[in-house]
Amino acid sequence: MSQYVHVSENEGDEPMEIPTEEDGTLLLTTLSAQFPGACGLKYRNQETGTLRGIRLSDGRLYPPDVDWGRHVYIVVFPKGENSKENSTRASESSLSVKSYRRLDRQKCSDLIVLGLPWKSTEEDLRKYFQQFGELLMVQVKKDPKSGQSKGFGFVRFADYESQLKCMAQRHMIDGRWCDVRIPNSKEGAQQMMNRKVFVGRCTEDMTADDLRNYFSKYGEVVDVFIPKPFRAFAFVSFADAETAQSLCGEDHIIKGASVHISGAAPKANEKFDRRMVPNHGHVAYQGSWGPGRGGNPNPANTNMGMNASMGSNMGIGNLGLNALQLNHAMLAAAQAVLSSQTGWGPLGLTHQSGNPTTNGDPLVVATTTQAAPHTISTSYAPAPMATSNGAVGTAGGGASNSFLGWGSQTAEMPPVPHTVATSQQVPNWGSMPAKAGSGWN
DNA sequence: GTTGAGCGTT
Repeated sequence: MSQYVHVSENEGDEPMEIPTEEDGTLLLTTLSAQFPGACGLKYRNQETGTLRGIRLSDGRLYPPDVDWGRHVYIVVFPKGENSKENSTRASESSLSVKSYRRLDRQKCSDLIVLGLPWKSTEEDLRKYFQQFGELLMVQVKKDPKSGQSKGFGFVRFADYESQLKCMAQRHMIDGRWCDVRIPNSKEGAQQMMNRKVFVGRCTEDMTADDLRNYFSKYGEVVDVFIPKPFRAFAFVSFADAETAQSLCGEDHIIKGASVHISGAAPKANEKFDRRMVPNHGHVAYQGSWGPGRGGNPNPANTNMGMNASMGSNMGIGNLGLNALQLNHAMLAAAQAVLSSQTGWGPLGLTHQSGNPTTNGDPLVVATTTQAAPHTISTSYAPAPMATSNGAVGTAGGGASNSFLGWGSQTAEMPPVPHTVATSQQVPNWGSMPAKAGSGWN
């Protein structure tokens, strides 16, 4: 029952015949054996003239009809990874050059390989993973006594492109499906490499297109989100974190208005919260450099363990510390962690050196001298961004009642045991809701 | 000598 499917890397290229399985499906691994890095298939639908994607489930590609027919299928690569076209595109467009270079400069991190067969050796892994690119390291974790594999290992590629390709798919290794992920130990760094920025002091006449056009000169913009109704801020997501980080702390003039750019805070996320602010999983954003006027209702970067660990001693809250400096420090720290050069250093968790209180949490220092810009009856921070990671421009954010929509609060509120009177002092920006989510938008 | 979600003796 197995048949051959005609596949080419680009439309119009000479097709190659790829064998299907007995059940008529095509294994992604079979495909990627011939087209390394492939993550899917598409073909041009002759009736409509449009491209049609092929269903992929559990590493199997399914025929579009009863069988694969006589279409010539085109290999799909992870976004921006079509190797042949990259060179031409890169020379044609300065934008591509920019993002391609940046992609190149991104550092690799170790990747954990989960689900390895007990019998797989490091040589097996190397043989398999070298299809994605040059390998700098391969490890299979073993019990030191027995030498028996623990069923997982680590790999590290030389090039970030290889890493992206590798992570874009599952892997059949010695008869088992394996997953390749960024290790948990690197998660913090990943999160700090946020690609989204918060744009404050927006005016109502700024459209998503305006923002996209404006920010495109700094790097590829992949998303713009403007909450509706108007709330005087927006989120802009770049293709790479470095661009986003480089803009943080800056003021820019857009349509005659001065906007302020800062790092976008993550959606409240237990994993992140516990990791970064050991406070029983409750978030206690204290708005240390909470916005004066026109500031940031989304307390980005204020809780990277900094206020908890250093706030009171260093007076961060009142120094008006330039966000740019902070972000450079964070960027450095994030990259250091990603490349295994160091641990968290001074940004680290604070259990050793913090100010333990009766329940062992570090004291979260509230900056109470900030004037509350507006007095709104609702106490807790609304998290303007907890609504949607929505589509460009006009995703209907979950805005709602209250002034500028910041008064609403849907998630359950954490007790925030050691936060000093913030609900009164900083009524709207003092904390974030504990809303389950996938982390950064 | 077994096992099948996870997270790295250096």
